[in-house]
Amino acid sequence: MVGRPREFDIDQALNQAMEVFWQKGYEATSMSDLMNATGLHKGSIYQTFGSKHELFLAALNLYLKQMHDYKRELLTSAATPLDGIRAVAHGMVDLTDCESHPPKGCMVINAVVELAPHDPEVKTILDAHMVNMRASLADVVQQAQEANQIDRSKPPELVAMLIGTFVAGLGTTLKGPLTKEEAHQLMDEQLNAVI
Amino acid sequence: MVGRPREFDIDQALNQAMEVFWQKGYEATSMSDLMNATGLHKGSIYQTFGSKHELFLAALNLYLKQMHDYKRELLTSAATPLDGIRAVAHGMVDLTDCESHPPKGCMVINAVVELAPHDPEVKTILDAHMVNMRASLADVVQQAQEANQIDRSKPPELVAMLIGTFVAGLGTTLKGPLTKEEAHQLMDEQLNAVI
DNA sequence: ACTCATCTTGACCGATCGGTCATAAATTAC
DNA sequence: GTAATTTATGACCGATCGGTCAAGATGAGT
Repeated sequence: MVGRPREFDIDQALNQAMEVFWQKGYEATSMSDLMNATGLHKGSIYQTFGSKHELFLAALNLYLKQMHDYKRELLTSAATPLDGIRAVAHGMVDLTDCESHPPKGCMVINAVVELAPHDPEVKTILDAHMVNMRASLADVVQQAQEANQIDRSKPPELVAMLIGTFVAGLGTTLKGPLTKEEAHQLMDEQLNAVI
Repeated sequence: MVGRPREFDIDQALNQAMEVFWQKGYEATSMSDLMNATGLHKGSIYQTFGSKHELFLAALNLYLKQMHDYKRELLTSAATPLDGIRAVAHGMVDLTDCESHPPKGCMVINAVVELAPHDPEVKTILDAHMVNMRASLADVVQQAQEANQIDRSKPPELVAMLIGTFVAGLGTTLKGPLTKEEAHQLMDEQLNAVI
């Protein structure tokens, strides 16, 4: 590569930008917030990522990729389909931050609520992600049904929606006075109720 | 009252401001948005409501009051405790707007996600509201249990949390591709699962 | 050593942000 | 009619917004 070498790590900067967007949301995050978080000069950010909006999309996609990879890891390392259901459900709760101060919650939920209605690009990305997550969950639910590990009376897609919607609810409830331990207990109760 | 009479209706202006905050959130709503929505001059808004933040608090409290009144009406007109549970659960779904373009969702969920972590006043108000809603729901769940209308194995507070968390989840899920009818079907399934 | 491509930096841009204020207009009290 | 009080209005405020750009710095290729 010819020219002056870049003095920072793009992935590291993107991770730091993601943290800020995750914590503060899109509108409330200013360029100077992003400069402070990444340690980069404004010009470097624009040169590398194009705009605040493109940087947000990149940060969101990074978050989604981490979520996706984590989910796959949980599913592949689960001994049985039922374990897979439990692992994914509780894993999604674990990805929801409620221990930072202030709590960051789940970046997907945050983005759905703040941006999806007004930002077509974000909405497209998030809709696809939700469909994908539900499909993965429905898959493993179907496997658990076929293995006679759980009740077979509900369609797998319905069970996936019941669990997914509950996870989304925890993503907002965890911004109030609810500990992660209580959230996991609630998740257990929800799983016992729907499968 | 001495002096020039006010030329607008405060309640009407507050309702219009509430609509804008509900639709766009706090940060994305500018004073000029509020001026357009209310038809008021900037000075009148400040004279009447004090600041953008105070106006938001007033709008949020108005929303909470409408929610509270609606919930009470549903509960008092329900024939049985079980009907009350169903009415409140589905009523909360009905209050979630998914038919406007763009959908506004539930202002409580929107405010929890966007503001609660960073705005102590908003968090205090919303925490109290969530506690209140869960307590009302737990009350009627307990009544339904005592009337032997529903399963008595779960503590009423737990059932209220399972339903309330699911409602919160629908509040975000309804910003994606989900119709109100589907949301009510899901709510029915959730109720069948937990009670 | 010199060119060229790239990155870094700070100055700078117009627009918009939330908010203030002096003045004009409208009403009641006297 | 006039004084007192309140509201309505537009001009104005400093700060910050997201974004641009030219100049300097730093390397690789020749």
